[in-house]
Amino acid sequence: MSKSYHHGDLRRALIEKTLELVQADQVHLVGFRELARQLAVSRSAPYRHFSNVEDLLAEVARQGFAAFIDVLEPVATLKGYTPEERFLELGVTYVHFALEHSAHYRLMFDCAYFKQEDFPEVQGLAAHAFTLLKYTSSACMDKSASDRDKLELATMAWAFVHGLSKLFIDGQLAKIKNRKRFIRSSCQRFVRRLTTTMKQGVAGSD
Amino acid sequence: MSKSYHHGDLRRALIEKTLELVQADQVHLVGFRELARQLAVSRSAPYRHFSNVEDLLAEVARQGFAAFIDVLEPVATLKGYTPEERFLELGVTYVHFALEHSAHYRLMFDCAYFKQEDFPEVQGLAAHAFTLLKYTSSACMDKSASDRDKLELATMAWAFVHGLSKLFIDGQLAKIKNRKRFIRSSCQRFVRRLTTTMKQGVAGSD
DNA sequence: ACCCTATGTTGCCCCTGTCAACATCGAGGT
DNA sequence: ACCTCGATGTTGACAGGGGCAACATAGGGT
Repeated sequence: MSKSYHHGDLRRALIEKTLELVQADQVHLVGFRELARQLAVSRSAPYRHFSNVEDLLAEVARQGFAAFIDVLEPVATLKGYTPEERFLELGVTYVHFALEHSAHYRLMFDCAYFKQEDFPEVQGLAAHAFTLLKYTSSACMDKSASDRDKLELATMAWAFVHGLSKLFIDGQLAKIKNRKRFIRSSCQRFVRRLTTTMKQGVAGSD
Repeated sequence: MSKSYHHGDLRRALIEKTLELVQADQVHLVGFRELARQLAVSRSAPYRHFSNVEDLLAEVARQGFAAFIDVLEPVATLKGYTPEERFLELGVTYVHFALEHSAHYRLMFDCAYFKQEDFPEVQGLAAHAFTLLKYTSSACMDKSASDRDKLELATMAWAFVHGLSKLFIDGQLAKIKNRKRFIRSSCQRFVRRLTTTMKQGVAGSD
């Protein structure tokens, strides 16, 4: 009884420990044997819950996407904002999330950890996150805009925020001092320039 | 004599084999023992040339950056083009390189394989690649533009092409059929919109 | 009370990384 | 021509992880 033979909630515990390690940027030492040790459980107990480490990482990534969507969705549907303002806030929120959960974000998007194509549920969530972007960016366009143009703008926006996130996370933008300021400023520029339709000319200066 | 005891050019051979594996998207099975087997050499021979696998991968990444710069530099200095045209071509060339050498590009930028901060030479080459972008994008701006604005545009451009590359490489943009067309089209939009100064208004429709 | 299944444990094997001790080769000095 | 030394390659040994199979235990449903 002292130590119950069965852990009771090993699956959840595995995920939590993995998340801890991910957040501490220690993904490299996520392994069944190591996790088992840290959870005071025998080395092959984890196999009862995940067929391999990739599965475990994919599950953690899945939860990351879920949290990501939970953060983005409210912003994508903010009331009392112009479409451009919503688009801007969505972009800023996107990059902030990526930086605040940088290791998790890496896990979600870097194919080095697990093959997304083997985890349709993860793919589905990723696709859902993209639809938020597409929905929000399309609202900034003329009704006459073609689907192709809508897809192009949404994809450009995704590429931009994703690229900005990755460059920050991977340390390529160490020179930039005030990240939040830079993020807002560049997203603003992106939104203002890219959503302005041809006829209008381009607005303001700041 | 039959088999010379010494390989003769093991270092180069290791790099080449690694490159082969990288290009075949088999980075995961780059290991000294495996490489040694494939090169018909004993398992710890590689240690005479690289202190560990990370060093080897960093070297391959370094060569990747060198090749990258070799491709970008001529485009950044193309004669007979407007600054905007050069900027566009540089962006298109960037993404094309990334897609044509996708595994290599991943190796170069994903910190999962080696820690770039431990390899100053690699960092230097990465920085050089960025200066090409900054040089080319700045040429599209008013002389009155501040350094901060120049840095911002260059960084936005980098984020955009990097993000676009990563999304393609990691399979997030599988829906897009004609990649080359999409790349040129979106880079064109990016350049035209982002480099147009306020006073000019925005040009053409195409 | 019994059994069945989910869960955890242990033993075993093969893989990799890494070091230390030893072997071989080639180049330079004599 | 010969010797020596450093560079390179080899072998043995150990630690550690992934993964499977056989066994152990607990707890719930009959």
